[in-house]
Amino acid sequence: MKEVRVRFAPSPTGDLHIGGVRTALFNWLYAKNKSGKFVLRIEDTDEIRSTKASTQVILDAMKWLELNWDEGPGKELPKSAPYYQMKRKELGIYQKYSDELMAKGFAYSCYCTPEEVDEMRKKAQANKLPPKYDGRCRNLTIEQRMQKEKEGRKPVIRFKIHESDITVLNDLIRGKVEFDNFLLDDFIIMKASGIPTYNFACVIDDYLMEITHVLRGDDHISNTPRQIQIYNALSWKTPQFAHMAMILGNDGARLSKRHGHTSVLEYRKEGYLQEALINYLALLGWSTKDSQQIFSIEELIQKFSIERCGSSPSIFDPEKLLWLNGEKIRSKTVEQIYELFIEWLKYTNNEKIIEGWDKEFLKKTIALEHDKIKLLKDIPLLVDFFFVKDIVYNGDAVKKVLLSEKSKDMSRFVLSTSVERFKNRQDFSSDALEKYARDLAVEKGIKPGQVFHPIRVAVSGRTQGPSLFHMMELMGKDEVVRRLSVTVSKFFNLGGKNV
RNA sequence: GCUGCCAUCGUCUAGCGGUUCAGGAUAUCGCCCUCUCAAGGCGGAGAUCACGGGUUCAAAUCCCGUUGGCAGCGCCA
Repeated sequence: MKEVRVRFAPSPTGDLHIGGVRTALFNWLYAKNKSGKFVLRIEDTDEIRSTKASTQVILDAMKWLELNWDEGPGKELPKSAPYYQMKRKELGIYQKYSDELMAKGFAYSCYCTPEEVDEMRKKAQANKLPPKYDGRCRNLTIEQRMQKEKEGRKPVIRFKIHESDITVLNDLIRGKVEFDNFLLDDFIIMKASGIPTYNFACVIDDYLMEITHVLRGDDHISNTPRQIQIYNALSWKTPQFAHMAMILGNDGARLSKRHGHTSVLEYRKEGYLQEALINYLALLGWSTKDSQQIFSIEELIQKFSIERCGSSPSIFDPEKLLWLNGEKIRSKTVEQIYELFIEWLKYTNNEKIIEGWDKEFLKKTIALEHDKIKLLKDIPLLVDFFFVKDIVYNGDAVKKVLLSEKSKDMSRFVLSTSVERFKNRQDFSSDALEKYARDLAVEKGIKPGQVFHPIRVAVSGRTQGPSLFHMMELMGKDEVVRRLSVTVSKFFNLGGKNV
């Protein structure tokens, strides 16, 4: 059996967005599943919008996502390199096939200006006909051509479309789709600049790179009949096509800025894990029989198949992605999370956040907050109070737990008593501390919570946080006593006044 | 306007003629656990399977039409 070869062919005209990643992912999964090859090809034939920066972003994003390509930029194989279309253009690759089509009578020079073509389309549309180029340059005589050239017109090359019959596409996802050739017009394959257009370059390269399966978004489905006609004209066998349904925003419109992040790298900045994004995207447009939700990358590779790709569009749901990210983080060891966190700090230039923080201590605090972490960027927010000298007291927490009429006397008592009793304590283990707190409650005839809560606020400045006694054990006796004393003097001992 | 694609809980989806008064996930609500917040466990609500016709003993599942959404119709990709 022939080796499966698939490709991801982005154009470097902007950031790599969610839809693009999904296309790349499905191709990659398919290649891996079939032990085939995944090719990355940069379609930079848009001379105005293509940028180097954008190419770099795509490469970086692919690397971050670990969607590694077998062939592509940095992994050139003599047979199909180079992988940038503009470089291929330099080599005359497209020109060669354009000439061949011309020689065979499948293409011709067209001297019409964009304005003239626009005019034709408008006219056609006004008559409720499909907006097409009318083919007026199809049969120009040599003299007519010379005349046009003399006028200074630079020709484009148009492909002579088969106007009768239908073109049949046997799509792996959608089944048989038929297109009426009458609706197609003689489209441009080579621009006046000598640069090939998408529909042409794409076919030439897919053929030359021996792509066996073209898996792409269904926004390309109407391009397919044109491409099929080129394959036929060149007597080439077409690859298998599979058009996946698109990913839309929550209002059903095409995914754009107003639906949240548009670039994948934004998700990286937020602290999403590569595997969470991959897992989530795999769920959009593909499913298993048992509707499994959580997959490891390995599992995805093993279970992926084109047959189980759906044909209806899906809406991107940031909430589910967030859940999945938390799920992935929970499944990691503290050591792994720590590594990921450090990586994230570097990537976002936030290393100063943990300046002076003890690494091992940081890991222990992460362990305490492990199942609360949804994004890597949450980590500092969750554990920073362990590291600062002067903790920030949350206003509501102070008001409610320390200073409310109902609780202030008891809080003052609990805190000042604890300062004294802790000073001479030997055993500062969480179990012992919990016993201490419960005993104190019994001693005073109050509820355990009336002891726990003020201590929590005094030691962390907040009402929410890790398990209290584990947190105190980790801080250690000296620091707990210090924080307790600071709190007492700050809120209860200022000239006898409650601030 | 023309053409194509699509149509099951808010969202992602299972379902490929009967075993489904439609299953899972997320979100939401409630209960339990509990020192707080999470996590976890349990449970609830949530889908006249877009609508209308057929086919069939039997349809979410097959066919046709309607409506709606999306996409394409560039010297963009």
